[in-house]
Amino acid sequence: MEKYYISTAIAYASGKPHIGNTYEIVLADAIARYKRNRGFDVYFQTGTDEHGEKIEGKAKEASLTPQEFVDDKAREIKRIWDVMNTSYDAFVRTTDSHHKEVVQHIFQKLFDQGDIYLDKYEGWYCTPCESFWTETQLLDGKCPDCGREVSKRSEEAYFFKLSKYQDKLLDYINSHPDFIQPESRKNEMINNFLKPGLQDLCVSRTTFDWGIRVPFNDKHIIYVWIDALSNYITFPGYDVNGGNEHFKKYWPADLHLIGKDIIRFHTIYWPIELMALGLELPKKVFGHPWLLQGGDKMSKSKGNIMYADDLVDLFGVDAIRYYVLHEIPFANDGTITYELIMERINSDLANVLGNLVNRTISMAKKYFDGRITFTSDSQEIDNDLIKSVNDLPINVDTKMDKLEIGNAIDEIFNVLRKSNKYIDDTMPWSLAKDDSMKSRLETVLYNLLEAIRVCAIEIEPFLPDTSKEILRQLGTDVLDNKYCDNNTYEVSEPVPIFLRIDIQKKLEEISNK
RNA sequence: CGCGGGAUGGAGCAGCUCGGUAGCUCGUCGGGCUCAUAACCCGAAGGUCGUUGGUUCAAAUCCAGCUCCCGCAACCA
Repeated sequence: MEKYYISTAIAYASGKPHIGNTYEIVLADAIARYKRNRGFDVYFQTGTDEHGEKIEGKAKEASLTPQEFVDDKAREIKRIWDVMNTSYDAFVRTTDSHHKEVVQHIFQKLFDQGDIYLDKYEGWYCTPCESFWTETQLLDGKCPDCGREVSKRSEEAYFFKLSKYQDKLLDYINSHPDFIQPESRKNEMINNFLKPGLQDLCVSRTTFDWGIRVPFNDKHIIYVWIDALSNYITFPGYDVNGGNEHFKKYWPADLHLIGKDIIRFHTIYWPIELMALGLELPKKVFGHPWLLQGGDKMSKSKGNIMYADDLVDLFGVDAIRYYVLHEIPFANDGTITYELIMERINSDLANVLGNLVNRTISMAKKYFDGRITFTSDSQEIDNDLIKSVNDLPINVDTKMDKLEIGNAIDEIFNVLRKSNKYIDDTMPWSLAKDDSMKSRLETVLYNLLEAIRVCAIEIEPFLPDTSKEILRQLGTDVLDNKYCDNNTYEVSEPVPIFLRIDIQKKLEEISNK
């Protein structure tokens, strides 16, 4: 069985993730489920990044030890991932002892082979803000935060020789055109970093304690680049001697799914670390766009944050999965508002999907007491529907291969729409009035049930609960994703899957909360 | 002249590689149907395709300039 290793970025365990952050795990889940359904042996890894100065500070504010603090945050993040019904195989945490040990070994190895060296980190320091700035970050030579004078400071730090590998990396990127997605991101990396030449990367800190120590110099903490990025190999089973069977089976990763804000780390620092370790590079890194609330980035200061668990309470998990998966384009940022969520639920989930299932099952129940078997009283018009059904999986494949999730979902909805039209064209209620049309009526309903069944199977990666519920109501457990002519349906009572929402009323409800 | 992406009916997008009646989803309006969740099906209105100029018999699509928006511009996770 072909393997497929997909990862999300590990979430920084400093606070509760909002719906924009949560989008990534849902997206990864949809891809992972899709691959499993297509017969791949999937390993799907997610987790939390738990070290660093910011967490150390936040823990102190909360009067907790950093470990207590991240235990709490990791629990919260995992809970939200579970609320979203995501099917990860491993939830990893960088405070894990095996991870810490392997990261130290990696650091040692890179040091021993001369890729990491000790030097001085120089920067501009703003004493009141307690922060370092680079030359280019300064505004008119002053602190960009507070506008005060800055002074030149230097501290001892370990550096990673990125420059040594830059040509090799550039070659790799050029010879693997799909490595960085979308393409505009690739251009940014090449033009902004690789072409001008890479600066060596500072990979240790002495300004805080909460992290993994440099094994041979305990004044230094291994910085996030080596610590967090290495999660993609340490948890699957890597060690500096090559790693276990699990690691050898799944590495290299097929897809690193990350936010567009951390593309640089994943397409420059991380591949170079892998090159230095003599490991293969991931096959693809996709920097997905963001979800904007209205037109704005979600932030605490704007007070416009939406959380996944609140949205699920309001609308249900599949409705929210549907919204984020369908509405966020491949390359551009998506928008989320309560109104838009409800418009989508009403027009797509309730009207097109829910109502189709409901009206079809109702007729099966009403005209045949729920029992429908294949009958061959077919007409030309049926072929068109059947062809759409049989073409669906391959059409979904085409979109999924390009990571165009929203378009893949559209393919399914096109078949659902076509099925609604098929009902109007064949007018089963009219056939039901004529006893001589009984077998024709059964054929029509059978075709509809098959169309719905295949759509339910194809929609599982995106709406897993809904898929299950549709198949339950249809009374079938046949999972062939093509039109079959040997099924028997014993449908159950029709229960609406998605109810229409009174948008005005719901908005008032929300604002009264 | 730092690099890159974008500007298409009320909203969100496709079309641009290989020029030739501007397409999809939602929304609005009208009609049909009654199996169904005031749903479903059909039809209509609505766009000088950011702007200026060029190439061409013909440009959303090719070329040049301009305007606006967005991303990136390295040690912040």
